[in-house]
Amino acid sequence: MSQDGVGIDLDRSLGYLLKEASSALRSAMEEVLRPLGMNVTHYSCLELLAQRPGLSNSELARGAFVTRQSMNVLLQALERDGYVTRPAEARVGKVLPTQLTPLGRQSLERATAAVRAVEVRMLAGMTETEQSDAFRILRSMIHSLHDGDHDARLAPRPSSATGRQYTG
Amino acid sequence: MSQDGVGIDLDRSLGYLLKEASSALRSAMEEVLRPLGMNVTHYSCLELLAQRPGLSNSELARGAFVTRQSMNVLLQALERDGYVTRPAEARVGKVLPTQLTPLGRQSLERATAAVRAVEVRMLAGMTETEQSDAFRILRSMIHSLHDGDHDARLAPRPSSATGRQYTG
DNA sequence: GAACCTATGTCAGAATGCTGACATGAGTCA
DNA sequence: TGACTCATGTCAGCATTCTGACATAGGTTC
Repeated sequence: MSQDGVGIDLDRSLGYLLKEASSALRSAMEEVLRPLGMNVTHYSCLELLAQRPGLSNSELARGAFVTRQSMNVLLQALERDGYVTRPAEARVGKVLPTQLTPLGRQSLERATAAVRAVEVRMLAGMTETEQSDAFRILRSMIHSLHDGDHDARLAPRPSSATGRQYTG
Repeated sequence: MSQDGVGIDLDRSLGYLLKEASSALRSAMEEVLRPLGMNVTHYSCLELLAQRPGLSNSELARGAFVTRQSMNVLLQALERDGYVTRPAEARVGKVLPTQLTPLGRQSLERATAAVRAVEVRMLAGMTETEQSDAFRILRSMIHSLHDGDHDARLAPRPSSATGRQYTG
């Protein structure tokens, strides 16, 4: 189990544990979303639009932690199936603000309930203090990781940026 | 930003923050591993083998949080390129214990250094107490999520299981 | 031994997300 | 105005991972 000091001890690595937690959360979410015909990215997109109507494709991509190319494929499907609408032409620049349709809002409702249950389950057994500790600690990790980007720019960083949006 | 109480407030959701942190960590790792011709799963596989020589395909899959089918594809490539070896036939059952070759070990060394730097960067600014808090809290989340599996079995759960290994 | 269940390795096909690339619109600066 | 930079939307191709399915090995129970 433990090792000779050469590698990274996975049993003691916070990075590994973070990945494990995230994997468990994703599995749990996929499990409850599948019966609703959604995956996590799909749900994230709808939830983002419910809270911030008019987000653009690129903004949604950053919020869902995928590339804008991936989000574009998803948005085209959601638009085709009537869950969201986008203007045919941009009013300013190239940005196409996206809106949830009533159908999309209705679809989101059930998904939100399912996801909320998963999140409640995840937080079971944690005190208020632990939850706020978790919040602060995760924020610290994110901040530190972004700070050290090798190709860091001095440009203002959009909220919830991951760096991935620069790859496309 | 905030909303009317209907959805999940992403700005206050620990699940969303967990996903953001994991995404940031993955991005940072991919960034340093790409110049070495590796991705995160690739690296995880080698690191697991360094610490627990002789792991089977399925065990590696669980440890790297992918399906055994995905790990199988990766192992075939690693074997073809001379990073790992597997016996042609199983000595017992169908399990094929995998071993790192000297080439694989050498390849892993540089990757480990790169990944270690990322992890150190992630933990920058966190006290010892915060790190042990983070450890305990993440473990709690993982435990709670697994406990609530809808298709939970009473079978002994392998260490670091995610539930995903049951999908194939 | 037979029935049953679980786990494993593997093949095949599909879904999902990524990288690369291009054109375009807006802002900055000289 | 023109050059430059940056962000956006989008197309095309590729990489990775997943789901579904099958045969098989080991263990358990009767």
